[in-house]
Amino acid sequence: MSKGLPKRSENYSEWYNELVKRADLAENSAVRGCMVIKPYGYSIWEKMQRALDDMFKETGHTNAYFPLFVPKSLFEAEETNAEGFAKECAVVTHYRLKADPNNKGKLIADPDSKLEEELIVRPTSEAIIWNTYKNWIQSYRNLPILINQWANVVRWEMRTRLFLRTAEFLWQEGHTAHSTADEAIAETKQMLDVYARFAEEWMGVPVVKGTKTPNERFAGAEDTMCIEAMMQDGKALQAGTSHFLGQNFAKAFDVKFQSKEGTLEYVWGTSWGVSTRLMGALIMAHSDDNGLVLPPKLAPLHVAIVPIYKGEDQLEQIREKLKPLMTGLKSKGITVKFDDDDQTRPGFKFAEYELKGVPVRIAMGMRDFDNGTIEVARRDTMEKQTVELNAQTDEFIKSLLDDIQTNIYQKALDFRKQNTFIVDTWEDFKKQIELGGFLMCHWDGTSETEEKIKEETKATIRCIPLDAVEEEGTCVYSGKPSKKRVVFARAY
RNA sequence: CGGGGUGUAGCGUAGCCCGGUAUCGCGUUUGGUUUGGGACCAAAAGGUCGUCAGUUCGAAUCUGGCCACCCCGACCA
Repeated sequence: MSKGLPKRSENYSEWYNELVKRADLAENSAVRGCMVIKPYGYSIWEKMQRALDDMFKETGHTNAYFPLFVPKSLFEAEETNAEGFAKECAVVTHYRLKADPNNKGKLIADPDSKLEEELIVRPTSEAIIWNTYKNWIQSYRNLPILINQWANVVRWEMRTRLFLRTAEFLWQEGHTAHSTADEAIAETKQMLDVYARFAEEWMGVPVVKGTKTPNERFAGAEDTMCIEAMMQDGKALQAGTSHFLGQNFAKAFDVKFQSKEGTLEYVWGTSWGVSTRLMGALIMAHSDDNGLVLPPKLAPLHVAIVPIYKGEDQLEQIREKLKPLMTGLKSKGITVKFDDDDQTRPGFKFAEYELKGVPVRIAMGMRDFDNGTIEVARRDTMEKQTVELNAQTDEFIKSLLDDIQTNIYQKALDFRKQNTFIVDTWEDFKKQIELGGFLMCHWDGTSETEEKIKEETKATIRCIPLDAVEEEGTCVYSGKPSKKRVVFARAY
């Protein structure tokens, strides 16, 4: 492990890439555009999964699993959806290989094994799932269906970046079916709230809840809601989406139910998802030049203890002295590691735990040992303090962890506030967008204006915020009347 | 797919213009001394210089083809 990360302020994207690699989160693989998620990175993802999964269960959902492959004819069924994803689909055309007669030791796809119908590697699962739901739904008594799936999907992206955009990624996708539009809309909103709560309470990342414009809407949805987060370079990151599908998929797959009144009606649907992209959001929202900063609620390791000693005797003395504290912490559900690795020195360990974002570090050498104290360092502020070691120390650490969780959220929220601007003129818009941040502007509601702004500034409408206040205004670009401000930003 | 660039040890690199079998750092191995902020000393292992062909007594170096990857655009959770 070499010293020092690139500076965040000098080259944000290089800083990000290096951080992901050095903190042992993920690395590029031999497969173009696909990453290897390393054990440390995966353990963070597992914590995210668990928290989200619990929230899904609390809101009445259950998990199921559907196939990786979608027959092309099913994929085509919902036209808007199919067209939206067509240009980034991996397609399976053969089912076996054979020795290449012209090239010894090489294999080719056996021409005799050509599939009669090609299989699409799922970029999203609406098609295969709605085709299945058709068989599950006959009556209003079968509704609602509230299912979530944890899976991998493939979208053949041109340019990829670890966690933010990879050709294959891990995610969850919820797919629900309802008897009324109102119920489906309520579900869409409920899951958006779940995502927002997860982002803010667990990841410590404040988000703007809103609705996408038709341009940015999910292909096949009637309405797409999203949560948008601000990264430390002022760019926006879409962190999660929740779609109201209307009856689009029900019509495409002929999914009807008999109502209480005896009428035959199409089912209303929703789908919602978050992906390993959340890892990217987590990294970019909090980390600094020393490495990762993890919110305690998602940190695989909460407290690293570094003993500073000469010889086995001192190590054992320190270990014994800290045993009650470690027991106390563990009983409070706090994960602790006593790092007695003799191969690396304390300074190296300090740097390493900082790089990996461990929220709290405790050090004890003979000086502390004699004084009955420990040195406690918090990762978020890098502050160190000497604390008396007694029966209350575990409580102190617990509240410190809570404090760190609150603090990093507050810090991110303050950052977002400082980088959110009310912009009313096109001149200001062009200036401000170069500096980054969220621009709150009036927009005339047309796709044309949205596209022109994108062409000229690379900024897109991230969302129409749910809490936008009604006010009279004029579009920042066209000058036409507008009633609400929307969020413009450059995005990942 | 358009524009630019790069392939040399596990990683990062020098050498290339001006041809003579490869430099340095990190990491690794062994031994010793160390341990309150990324230790030091000593020794060692590790490279068909992306690939194929050509020029030459001789190619990492010159020429051509191919392949891969990276960056910038269009696309995107």
